[in-house]
Amino acid sequence: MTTINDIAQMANVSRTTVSRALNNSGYVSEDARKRIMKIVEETGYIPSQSAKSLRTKRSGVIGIILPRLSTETTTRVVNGINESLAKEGFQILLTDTELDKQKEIEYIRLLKSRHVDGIILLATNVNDELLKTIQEVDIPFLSIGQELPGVTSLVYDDYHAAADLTNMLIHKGHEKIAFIGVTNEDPSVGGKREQAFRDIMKENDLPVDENWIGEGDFSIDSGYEQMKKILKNSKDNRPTALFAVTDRMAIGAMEYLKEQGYKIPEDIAVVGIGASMMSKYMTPSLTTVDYFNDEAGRNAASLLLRKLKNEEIEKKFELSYRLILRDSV
Amino acid sequence: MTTINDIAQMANVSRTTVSRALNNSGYVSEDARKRIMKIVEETGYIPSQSAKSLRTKRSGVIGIILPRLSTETTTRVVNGINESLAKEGFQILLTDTELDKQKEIEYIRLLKSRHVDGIILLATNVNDELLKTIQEVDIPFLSIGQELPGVTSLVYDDYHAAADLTNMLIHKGHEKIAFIGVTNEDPSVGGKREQAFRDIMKENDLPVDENWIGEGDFSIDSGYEQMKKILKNSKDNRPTALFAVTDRMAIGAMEYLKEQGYKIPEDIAVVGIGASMMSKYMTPSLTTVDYFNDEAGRNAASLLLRKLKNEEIEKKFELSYRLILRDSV
DNA sequence: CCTAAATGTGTAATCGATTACATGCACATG
DNA sequence: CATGTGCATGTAATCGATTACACATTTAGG
Repeated sequence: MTTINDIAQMANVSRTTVSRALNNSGYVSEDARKRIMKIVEETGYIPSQSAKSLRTKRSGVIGIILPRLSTETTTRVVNGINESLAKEGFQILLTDTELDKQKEIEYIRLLKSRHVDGIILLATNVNDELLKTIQEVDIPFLSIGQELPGVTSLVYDDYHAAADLTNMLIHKGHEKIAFIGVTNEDPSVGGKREQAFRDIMKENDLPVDENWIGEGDFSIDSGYEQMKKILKNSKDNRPTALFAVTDRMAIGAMEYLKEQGYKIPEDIAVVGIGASMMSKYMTPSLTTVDYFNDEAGRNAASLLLRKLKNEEIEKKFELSYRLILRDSV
Repeated sequence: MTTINDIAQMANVSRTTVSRALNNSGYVSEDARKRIMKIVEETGYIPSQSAKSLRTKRSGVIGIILPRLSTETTTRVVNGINESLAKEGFQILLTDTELDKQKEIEYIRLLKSRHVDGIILLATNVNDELLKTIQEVDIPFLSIGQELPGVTSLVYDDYHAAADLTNMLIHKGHEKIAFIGVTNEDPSVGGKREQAFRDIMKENDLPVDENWIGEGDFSIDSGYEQMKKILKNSKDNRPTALFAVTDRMAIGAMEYLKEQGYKIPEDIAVVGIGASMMSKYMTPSLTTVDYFNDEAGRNAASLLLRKLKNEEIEKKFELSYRLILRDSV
């Protein structure tokens, strides 16, 4: 492999000069520069990033830690992040925790060992070991989707989004509303959305029958199963609407409802959260909330870049959202 | 930052011994090993990958070059790749060309500079400069989706998949079949699928009216627009079926058809390729071809890993597929 | 014409690991 | 008892860049 030394030799200069020419730093005569560039061109020389980053402590790489690589939400966020970063010449190092808390921590450390300049975490849970690790590695850090104490966080306004959806259902006349959530180890999706739902129901003096509550695991299948369970448990007092905290679970639930011959929204109205592609094209189209994930990703990346430049930035950013009313209610 | 030297000093050994302890290479006494590990634990020491990879020429990172980060197909492939790689302790460095041929080449070189151990390219086109660059960088290389001469390639059986779909439509009695393809700079999606379609039509002595042919750009919108164009151009001789080479374009086309009040499949049958999530949940559900993208990704990764171990492997692998018959035909 | 500043280039240390080679010791073997 | 072998550790070179510092030459200003 050609190295900077080879180039230096061929161009009859020291490697210092080659380095300066390539990085536009310091003084280099026009003559030397030309000679160097020509040889770089001819040889196809590519500088070693490992050597560079060993010396400079920078890599031009941002690490991303995802709970799942295969959901639309994460894809959109990653896409947004990449858009912002690529413009500035940064690359993305991807890791997927498969929802494993231990891996989350492991990957933070691994990314540090790889000298990433910053880390973006799509967090799904909050715990002390995680926070401690983030402190320890001492790398510009950013969390999307969960508020991590002491860490710059971009959070969706889960509470109000869920509250708006619930209110909307109530205004449409629904009084018996079923709910499919997720574990509240996930404070945002599991905690806040359910809290908002319960708060709004209470505000309107509407009872929440615990038979109408299900807990899924984000998957379409779990939506299907939980809907089945809810209907079984409420034979004599069927809910007239369902609030699923993710589109995928809403879709699974609709699948079951259709199978059983229920009409949506006449027999049961359904809402989700996420504004997935599918929500738009299925029949009936699904009422949902758009979290502008691409934009969240873009914002996250540019905030992180600002952090890298040592700009002081706030700790918490609340993202906007938008209700999308469609045919399922 | 703590380095191997700090650890060595604290443990009263040379850094050689620390290195050996950490990498389980050579002899290290139980006593020394324990002392070292304890200190590593306490200090939270993380070895620098830059230094390591500068010395060893390996990074434990595989570069991936995608045409788009945001489609289901690529996501599924990446997911599969990651599954295989993560097991072996490799990470993924992601780049997105946004369908720009020049970036494809740029990123290959960039990935080399980052000392990736191998590169997986989801190619969308084949050209000499690309092939030349791949030769030049001399890194274990693998292509998915296009056959690149001289490069280990995993290819979908586009020809037969498209032929099967066309035959199926013909057996259902369709004789006037419209077609929405993409540019044939993409030899697989653009070239082979259209070729198969035309071949099968010819075999069955069925005419292909050029008014029934559209060219989209993979997007849902383009499917919508091309369908509109086709119907406008064939007022007096409307096709009874549509073959779109991707699910997304099929979905766009269905969107337009529904808007215009056509019944699917009664008035016009529609098929796509890709087995997207959406194809399953929309109404009517879309007949399509499943390319098992996850598996393709997994296979690609494990083939690449075998290459890294210097195993000799074949140049071309043809992937299997499966027709999924649904309600849209 | 003298001095200070600007320009151009090189020397050598440095980043943090790995690893070939050398050394020392304990023990078994013939 | 001489010697070969396994174990444990250390010394120092090396990977390929960047950069502080020194030095030489040119240019500008008074």
